[in-house]
Amino acid sequence: MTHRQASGRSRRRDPADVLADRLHAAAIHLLRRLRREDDAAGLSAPRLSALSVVVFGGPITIGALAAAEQVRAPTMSRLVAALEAQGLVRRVPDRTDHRIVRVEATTLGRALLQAGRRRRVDVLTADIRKLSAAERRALTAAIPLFERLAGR
Amino acid sequence: MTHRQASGRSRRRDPADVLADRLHAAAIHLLRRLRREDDAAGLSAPRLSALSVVVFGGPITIGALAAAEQVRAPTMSRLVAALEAQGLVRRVPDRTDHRIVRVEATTLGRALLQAGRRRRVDVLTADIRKLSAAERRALTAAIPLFERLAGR
DNA sequence: TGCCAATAGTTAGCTGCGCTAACTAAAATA
DNA sequence: TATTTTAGTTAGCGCAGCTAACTATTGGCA
Repeated sequence: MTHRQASGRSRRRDPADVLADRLHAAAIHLLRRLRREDDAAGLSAPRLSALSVVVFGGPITIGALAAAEQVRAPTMSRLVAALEAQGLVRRVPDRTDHRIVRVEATTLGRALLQAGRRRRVDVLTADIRKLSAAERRALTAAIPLFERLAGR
Repeated sequence: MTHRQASGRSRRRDPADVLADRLHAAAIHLLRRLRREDDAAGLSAPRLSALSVVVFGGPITIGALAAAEQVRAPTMSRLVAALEAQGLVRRVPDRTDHRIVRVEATTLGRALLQAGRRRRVDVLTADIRKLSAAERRALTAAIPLFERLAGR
């Protein structure tokens, strides 16, 4: 702080900084908007996200899942427990290394992922459809960058 | 489910849907990545975001603040209480309508907003600086769209 | 004028999700 | 064989969302 930059041309120092800031704010508001769509199904954002990794990332250990979701092991352990209680995933012990547990999706899990994601994302999809072709191109071009900034 | 679409042309039905999906996932991961940067300052994402609205949106009622942050009144009431306890905002009663309370930032609040945002967003800023000029242009072009999808 | 409905905000109490610390069990290693 | 390392769980904390129910004030209206 203190370099408040009294009157320079740009008032906010750095274009990259402005970009980061707006991205940050937009991400917060986007998720808050979507959060309300999914409570009906009992599939919160973290559960949906984890389930998605399990469905598409095959049987996966708790540790790897935690890393993929950028969360600590105990957090993922509890998320998996919740998903298991809902019948969406099952734990499969490793045959040779008995410390390891792999998580895989049940048929119900796969089904609910589609349904939950649909409900949650439909509102977004609808808005995206309203974009012009050029706008949609711009959004498409930026998504990989956005993903990279998100740390994958 | 089941319409896993064995071999059709597109495999995933709708381009807008794919876009929505990736945007959703990226937003989740972006925020999780950033969340870890701010705990040091005791300024969580929701507090930082609310404080930002107060700083830039002038004195504002709790209700308007809740609406701006897409949150219910009790949630915002508590967020404001926390910010007040930290000395970052103060409540100003309305002179004529005694039901209304307006929230405004303190000097400390303004200072901490800059510092907190800086810490939180710096990691993003650094990555954005690494982008090529073309990539940065693409990101810049997409931000307004992203904001629109976020509901403002 | 005096009552009642509407509005602004708070309090109480619940759930979920993030964390660290501390534990158990199994495997790898010295 | 004894020790260390690794995988995962349990316990317990704080924060942030919500609804329901409450207080206080305002505004309308009979």
